[in-house]
Amino acid sequence: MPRADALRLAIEQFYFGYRAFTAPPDRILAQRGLGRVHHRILYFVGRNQPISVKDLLALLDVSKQALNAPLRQLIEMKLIAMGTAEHDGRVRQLSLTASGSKLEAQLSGTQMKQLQAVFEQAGADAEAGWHQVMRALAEKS
Amino acid sequence: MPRADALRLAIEQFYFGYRAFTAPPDRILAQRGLGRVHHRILYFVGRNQPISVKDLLALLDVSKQALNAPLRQLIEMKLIAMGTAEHDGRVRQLSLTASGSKLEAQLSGTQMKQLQAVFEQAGADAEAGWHQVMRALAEKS
DNA sequence: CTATCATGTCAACATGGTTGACCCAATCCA
DNA sequence: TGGATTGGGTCAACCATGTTGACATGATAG
Repeated sequence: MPRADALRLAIEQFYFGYRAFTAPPDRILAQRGLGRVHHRILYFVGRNQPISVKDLLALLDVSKQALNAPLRQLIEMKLIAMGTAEHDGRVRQLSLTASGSKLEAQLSGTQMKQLQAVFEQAGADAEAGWHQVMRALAEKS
Repeated sequence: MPRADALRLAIEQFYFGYRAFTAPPDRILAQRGLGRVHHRILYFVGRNQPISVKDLLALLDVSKQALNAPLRQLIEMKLIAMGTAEHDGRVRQLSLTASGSKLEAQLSGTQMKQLQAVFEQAGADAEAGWHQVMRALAEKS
């Protein structure tokens, strides 16, 4: 197979792979009337607990106006708690509540299961290669 | 590293990797007032030339109303040509025009370059592994 | 005391998607 | 032949997600 064809195939696999990867959590979220944004917020808050609004914005790479509505929604649903930092009364500390953790675990859980299944099927070498490629890709941005 | 942490890391890498992957074509498209939809249309028409509207819809997995506007736009811009099938007067045959091919090549080209760079850096084994994982993932959908 | 910072909020807008309803023309089939 | 199905197109209402610009407020830094 010519090099160009292999690369074209890679584009396609990337597209379909990502689509398959994001579908299951989307379905769970839809049942609660939430969207992919909410998932990203829950995820990043969970992994960077506690995190300031500013830092969260930088991670998500969206405007504060875009973050505001869904974040407020998550706070009202008691999935995320918002406190104030001790060292600086301006910055907010976002963290997951118990039920927020639970939902986040459920969402990420389906993706982890999915990845576990394909990694197992593909083998440890393939898994290591996948990681290498993804890391290199993310770093170039 | 515990298994769960490795899988969580994979989720994150997938997200950032995909984001980095889609950013360059998005920038090119934005200059022409086009979006990611247009790219997907150009790509799938290019790879399945000639393709019927119905088949394109199935590939993109969107409603026909969602496809209509951007497709019409691409036809008006003479990037895509629409003919009628000989064997069945109902079905349309979509294909890329010369300038459509050129744009598509430019868009996919940036992605291919990007992939080529990371594959080269990561090595042939990593590349093969990446493909294996992505294929397995896409098949499960 | 003033400037800067972190955050919040309002408004206007663009894009990309949905469902539902309805239309036409071509083809299939009984 | 005539009715049902199929491929395609279009209108309308709606929703989610994002943008930029402008402005407000309270806390901190110099």
